[in-house]
Amino acid sequence: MGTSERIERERHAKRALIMDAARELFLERGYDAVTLRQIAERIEHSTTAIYVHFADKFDLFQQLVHDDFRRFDDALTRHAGIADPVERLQRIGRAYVEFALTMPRSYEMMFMRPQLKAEFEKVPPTSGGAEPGKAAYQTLVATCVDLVHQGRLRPGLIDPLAVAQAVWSAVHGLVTLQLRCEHEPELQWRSREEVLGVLMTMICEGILRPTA
Amino acid sequence: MGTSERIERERHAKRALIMDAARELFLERGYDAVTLRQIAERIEHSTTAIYVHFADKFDLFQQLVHDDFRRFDDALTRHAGIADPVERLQRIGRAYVEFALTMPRSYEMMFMRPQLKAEFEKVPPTSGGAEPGKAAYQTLVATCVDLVHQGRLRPGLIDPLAVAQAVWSAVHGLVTLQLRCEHEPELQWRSREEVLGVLMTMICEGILRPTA
DNA sequence: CCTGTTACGTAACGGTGTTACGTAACAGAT
DNA sequence: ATCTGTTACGTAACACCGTTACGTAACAGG
Repeated sequence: MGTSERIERERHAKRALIMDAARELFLERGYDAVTLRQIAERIEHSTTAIYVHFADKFDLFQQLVHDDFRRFDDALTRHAGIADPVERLQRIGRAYVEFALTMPRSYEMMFMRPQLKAEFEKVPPTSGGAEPGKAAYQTLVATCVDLVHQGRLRPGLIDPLAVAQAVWSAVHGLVTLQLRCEHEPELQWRSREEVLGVLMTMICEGILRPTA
Repeated sequence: MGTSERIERERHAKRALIMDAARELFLERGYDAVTLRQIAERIEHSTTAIYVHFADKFDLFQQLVHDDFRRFDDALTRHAGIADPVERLQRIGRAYVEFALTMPRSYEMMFMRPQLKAEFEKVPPTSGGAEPGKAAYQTLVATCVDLVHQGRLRPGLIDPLAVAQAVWSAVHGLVTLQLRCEHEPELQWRSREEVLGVLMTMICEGILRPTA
């Protein structure tokens, strides 16, 4: 009989119910400002119900971040098939920025938290085993490997990992500062397109061997 | 009689006592993990004593960050006198990275917090009026203005502010990712010198007009 | 019908930031 | 010398937080 499957389905549905409410609140107010009682009230349960499905508040939060990382992976690995590594790098970079700026609170959750301490218990949610975010990183690294192998980089740049990490740094810095500064009038922060344009120029002219 | 001055001096001393204890604890454990009762106990007072000198926990924290910003300003404006804007930019960049990596928790407090909401009440601590961090930013902007005026940048780069913001983004991204990733074995993060070297190459080759 | 498990509500615990209130110290005025 | 207003600060409380001990009702499997 399919009753155990139904139970499993209901359990999963309730878990999703909690996560949806939690996501909405976390995105709207940030981690610290959200209360388990708020989440519970929104779904008309007691806080105890949350503890049935999650170990604690941080665990619940982590599951949400985990999902965001999967979407993030999807958004970047989508361009992994582009043959020309230069164009691929540019596409990945722009996809990265677009993801971060269209889902800013998700990006904050993922990359702008004070150090997340231990997080080795992430195997259960994804059966695949590969942890989230890794695929996006591998796509970037692979692109830099191609750039090196095809001799597209300036003579001094021979370590694909160092190049990948420098590029990632630049793009990550762009979005984090953009999110924090774009509405501070005293800084006269330039538009997303302007700063991104300069940064992309900087990255490409900076690491690519001149072709002329 | 100098008694009112003595009172002022004592008041300032007690304020400093609180801030020293708080700084130590915040740097050691981070904002959320520190308790007003812990701070109070360390200096053998009750929590009420803290409220005599600071509006609330966040205000106390903010004063500390404010001081860090002054040191930050000092560290960067020190190189403002260098004549050659290219060398000046490099020195500023390296000073930025050194500050961030030698005082990582301070840097976290300053630039890696989830949005700090309203912070318009900062006039009292500094009599000067100019808010902290502004001097460092102005130094960077002025350097980019010089680069543009001296025709040292690539043809497309004509907006000094956009260039300054892109450069800041790159360096900020470097230190934040470095702080978060350098001890994650799976990423195979490269050493500070390696990634910084690639990034500095990227910045200089990326924005400077080729001299050959 | 029994029995073990599971989901979940009630009520509590210890700890948090914050504050109402009382008090003791004390500078300045009378 | 006494009064008075202000200031610093301790005590004890408040409301709220994450978390948990405990009870219970539902219910699948035997």
